[in-house]
Amino acid sequence: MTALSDHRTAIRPTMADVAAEAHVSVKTVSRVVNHEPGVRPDTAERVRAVIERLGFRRHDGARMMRQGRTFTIALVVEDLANPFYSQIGAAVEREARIRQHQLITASAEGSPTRERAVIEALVNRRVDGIVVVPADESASSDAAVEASQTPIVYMDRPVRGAPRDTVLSDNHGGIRSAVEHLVAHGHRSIGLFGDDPAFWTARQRREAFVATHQSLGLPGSPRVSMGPHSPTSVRESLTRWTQGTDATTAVITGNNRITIALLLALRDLRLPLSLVGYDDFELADLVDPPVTVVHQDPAAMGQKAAQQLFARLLGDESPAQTVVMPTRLVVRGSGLRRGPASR
Amino acid sequence: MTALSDHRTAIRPTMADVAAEAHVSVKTVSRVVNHEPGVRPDTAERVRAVIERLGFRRHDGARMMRQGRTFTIALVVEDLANPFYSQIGAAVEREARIRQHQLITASAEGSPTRERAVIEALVNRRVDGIVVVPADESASSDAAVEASQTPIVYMDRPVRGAPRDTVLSDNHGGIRSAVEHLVAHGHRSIGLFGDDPAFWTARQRREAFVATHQSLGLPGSPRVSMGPHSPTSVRESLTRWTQGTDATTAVITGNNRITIALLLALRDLRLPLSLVGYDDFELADLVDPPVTVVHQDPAAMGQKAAQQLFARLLGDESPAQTVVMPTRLVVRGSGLRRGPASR
DNA sequence: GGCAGGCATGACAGCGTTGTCTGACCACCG
DNA sequence: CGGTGGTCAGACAACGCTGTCATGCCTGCC
Repeated sequence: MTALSDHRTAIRPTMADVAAEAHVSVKTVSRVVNHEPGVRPDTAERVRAVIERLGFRRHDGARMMRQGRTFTIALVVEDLANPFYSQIGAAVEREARIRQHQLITASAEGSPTRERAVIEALVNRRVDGIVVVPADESASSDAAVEASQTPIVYMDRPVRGAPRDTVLSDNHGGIRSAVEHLVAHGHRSIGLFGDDPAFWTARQRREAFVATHQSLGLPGSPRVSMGPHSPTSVRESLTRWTQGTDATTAVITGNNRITIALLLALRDLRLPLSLVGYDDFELADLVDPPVTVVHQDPAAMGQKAAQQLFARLLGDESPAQTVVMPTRLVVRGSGLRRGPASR
Repeated sequence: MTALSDHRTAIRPTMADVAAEAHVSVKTVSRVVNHEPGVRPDTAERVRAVIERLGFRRHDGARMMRQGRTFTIALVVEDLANPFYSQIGAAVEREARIRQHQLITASAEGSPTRERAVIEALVNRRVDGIVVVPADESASSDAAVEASQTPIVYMDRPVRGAPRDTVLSDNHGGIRSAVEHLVAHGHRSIGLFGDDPAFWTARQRREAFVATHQSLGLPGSPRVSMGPHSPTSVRESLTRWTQGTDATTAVITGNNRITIALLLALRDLRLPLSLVGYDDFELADLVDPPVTVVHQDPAAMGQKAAQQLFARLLGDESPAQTVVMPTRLVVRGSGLRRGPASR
């Protein structure tokens, strides 16, 4: 009589326990907990007192199940420790939090297989939506995922197959601004150290580099070295490029890691080389000279992606949209022309 | 007759749908889905075929509810974009993933109130356990949380109240190694730039600094300037400290941000100052001279915390444990004695 | 032929909540 | 005094799954 679930009461009280204790029905407890109208103030007060006394907490799992939504979104990236992704994560989490949702983060470690498994698990949990930085261009367009109506927004890289909302960075514009900056400072022979062409973004940046090179009518054929790169591999190309009459006077590095590899290589080589790095990095202005970079805004991208996702959750049925986020050239000095005599 | 939930079938098939289609009971479908024994191979095959055809996915929410566990753990930190926390996040996620659990990450933005709200929401979700880097020393020891039997592991900072598993970094040892390193290189007048004493770790490091100062019998009273710090505030103290006969010749910076502030200040000041920074940072060896640091290993800490949490989930009932993770002095050059003539 | 014992399968309840519907009660009005 | 309408409260089912228990069938053995 005292409780519907005597032994469990000690563990974790349910609405039934509260109801029994307060001599009301379970439904009335539910109404009080959810601030629904139609409960007399004194009844509500009595229920609240019992809730307090028993330490009752609503079981959101049961609630979700009943309501068919989980108030959860997920973020799937390659590696959470990577600042690019963690900034995205922070932004997405923020958007989720202000909408009373929670965020599940998962790393796929760059493996399409793992990514598929992770997404499937998320779909099985019935997360309300997913933001994915896809491991490869075909990875997630899995039949199962397609079939599940779970809204997905892709980031940073597009995915083939059924069109989905996608948030990209303006790789082309970023590279163009870098090249133009260097040209404006008198450089004519510019090299590119790109990342592994397995990455879509790396290919994009290479294409943009070549295209800009041509559209600006720069002499010679564009010098490009695609990664993966180490300080050693960078040094090798550099020594080759800086010989002869058309010596390279400036380089663009295709991402963060390569920028660092280049800086390490430069420290030994002591070449009068100008530089624009793709991706901003924390200490860019502590290096000597401070490094001019193409700044992408991962936080803004993450925010945008989350916002797009939530629009879908709220019923937006418009056709899938691709947003290209602008980049910004942050001029710090390393892009200036430096004669051998300087410094 | 064809299905228990006709209209919903189009949306998302359930075991009941599969069962009806395969002419078996729901329980048999369950058995097949979960690879339980006791199903004839041909029956299983038939069920699998239907599952495939309908695109059935088990609803994990329902499963969790039935089983009373969510296969979910949570991580609560101040700011996911901060590398220290994101490295922890990556490590915790990894431990969770290899145990078939998922990770909910939440930022409390340094506010104890928000932290409490976040944790309460997680408890309501019945996450199986929580790793928390607490915003303050009393924050999470909330009655509600205490009452919920949810296992919690604290990281980086201890929390007053009922003892809980805690993973700390060896602040004392880290500072001591830094001071000893500087002393070994001939420094006698060493200053500390600590963070805001509101942070437990900042206070710890200050205490350790003072204690080491005394135990090594260094002359004079220890010079300490607690934060928050900016390049300006650092420069101010520096100019004061480096005058007179007992001029400070080396400083220790209490964390990452302060190290950077100091480097910025030094760039203008051009003082022959030695430095050991607390916390490693990405480009520490690209700065000139490369910065010697006390390295904490956030990934190892996160891993340890997650492992401790999972031990509890597996039924470990031993008394709460506090683990202190070692730090490591990474010598890169900035700690060496530098006369005014050098460079 | 009868029965023990094993195997394959199913019926049913229940996890904790909420949506729907029904009902009790009271006040007010013509 | 009967009818209308509003307010508060409860009964019940359902969300989709799994644990427990029951059932039916077949095999093998005495």
